[in-house]
Amino acid sequence: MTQLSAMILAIEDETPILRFLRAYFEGRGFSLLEATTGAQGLSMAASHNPAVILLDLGLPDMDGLTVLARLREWTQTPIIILSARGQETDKIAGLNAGADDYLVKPFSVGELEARIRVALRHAARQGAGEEEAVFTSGDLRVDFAAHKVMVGDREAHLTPIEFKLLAVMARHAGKVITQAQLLREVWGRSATEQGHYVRVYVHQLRHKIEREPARPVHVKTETGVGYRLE
Amino acid sequence: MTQLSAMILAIEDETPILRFLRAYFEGRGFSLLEATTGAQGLSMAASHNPAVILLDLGLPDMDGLTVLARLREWTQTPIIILSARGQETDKIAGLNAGADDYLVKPFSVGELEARIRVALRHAARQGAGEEEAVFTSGDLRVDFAAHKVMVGDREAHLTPIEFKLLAVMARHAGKVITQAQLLREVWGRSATEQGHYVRVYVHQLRHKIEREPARPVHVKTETGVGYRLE
DNA sequence: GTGTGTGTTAACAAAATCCTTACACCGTCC
DNA sequence: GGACGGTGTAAGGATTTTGTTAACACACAC
Repeated sequence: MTQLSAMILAIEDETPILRFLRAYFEGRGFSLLEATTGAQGLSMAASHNPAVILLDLGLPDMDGLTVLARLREWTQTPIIILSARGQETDKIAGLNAGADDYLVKPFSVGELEARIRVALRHAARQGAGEEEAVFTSGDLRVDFAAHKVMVGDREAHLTPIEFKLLAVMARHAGKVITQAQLLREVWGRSATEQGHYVRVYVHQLRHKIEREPARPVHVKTETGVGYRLE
Repeated sequence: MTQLSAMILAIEDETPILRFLRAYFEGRGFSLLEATTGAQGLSMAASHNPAVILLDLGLPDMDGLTVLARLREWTQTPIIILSARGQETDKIAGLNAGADDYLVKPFSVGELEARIRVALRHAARQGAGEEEAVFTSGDLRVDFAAHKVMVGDREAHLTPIEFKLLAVMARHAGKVITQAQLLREVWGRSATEQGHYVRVYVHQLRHKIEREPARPVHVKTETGVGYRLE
């Protein structure tokens, strides 16, 4: 999904390798940031928040493991070490210091891509459960992931348009939304004339989520302006 | 923390390697389970719920990547491939098929331990996402590992596609899944047009797992949006 | 080869949703 | 009070989406 332009930060001082990485990853749905020193790498990691970090251990200004430790102080972004040193002890040290993977130069760039994808998979899985995606207000409960609306303990079945309408209002809960805005967001850019659509659907929506549709508690109307979800 | 006796499942047919692993990991805070065939590995993974799985690709009874795919149908336990084949294409295939790491034999056992620790770190960070090899809801029971579906106390025989369809929904139980998403996950990335596949199979599936297929309790449809497994 | 089970495809039926129209209501301003 | 702009209500046909069925293709086991 969002992998379409995953940002990779390469902290690497050898320009041939950088050029090589750039040639490979551009046009493959990745964008590549380059840092040639440890200090620059640290600051770019902080400012650009990349999805993955490729870290060369042989940097000119700092020890690679120090850079790693500094990064791990504040971020859990996947870090893949690229190193010329392939000794078992080097690998173990790197992995134990907080790296997620360790490739020995010269490495196959195809394998690197596969391992980056593994790292992105991990990151995606983590981030998954973070968004609550539930809106609550009084006896009204909207679960966006499940596409479910509860009124008290009774489920209200909404059609896609009704649901969208409610979702847009929920996103701006408490604020007034003009009919034009609702039209644009629910029916699309093209429909700017059909102002009455909104009235009709607000009516249906109220019938489904208000106890007394004639005296609405949730979807309030601001005459001359628009609607507001409390 | 729980690493004090992290359980490792080794699916590996070469007894010298098993002996070697056992010698190394015993007394280091790991306990080692051994399976010498793919089938045995699958069933032990389901019954013992190990923290990490080491998978040899050269098993006597099944293709290694098939074992991997079967595991990935229901579990996200870290899987580290151990293989004699070190070609780039082999590695890429394994990693893309859902493995978390790939070591080429002969490997250094110290490096393996470090990589296992990386895997455990990932799992620990995820934490909450408890995994079940069995999905239950009302009179419906889906055993992912055994590929079995029970309705009440009668077994429902599902075809591979029907099972996959159900498995995908079960993995997102309670949430709506779009037809496009189901198509992608069941039929593969290529089939994005054939929306009717889903309808036909949902129909067949309901006939097999619903008491009243015309009035489904489990597989609900959200018109205009997708389906949801309750 | 025959037969069984599965996957794929197309055609049609059924249901749900959407759009449209017509009209009632409720304030405000003249 | 009556006209007017904005809003609420109701209902039915058009359209889209989904359900259902059946025919065919293909593979595998016997």
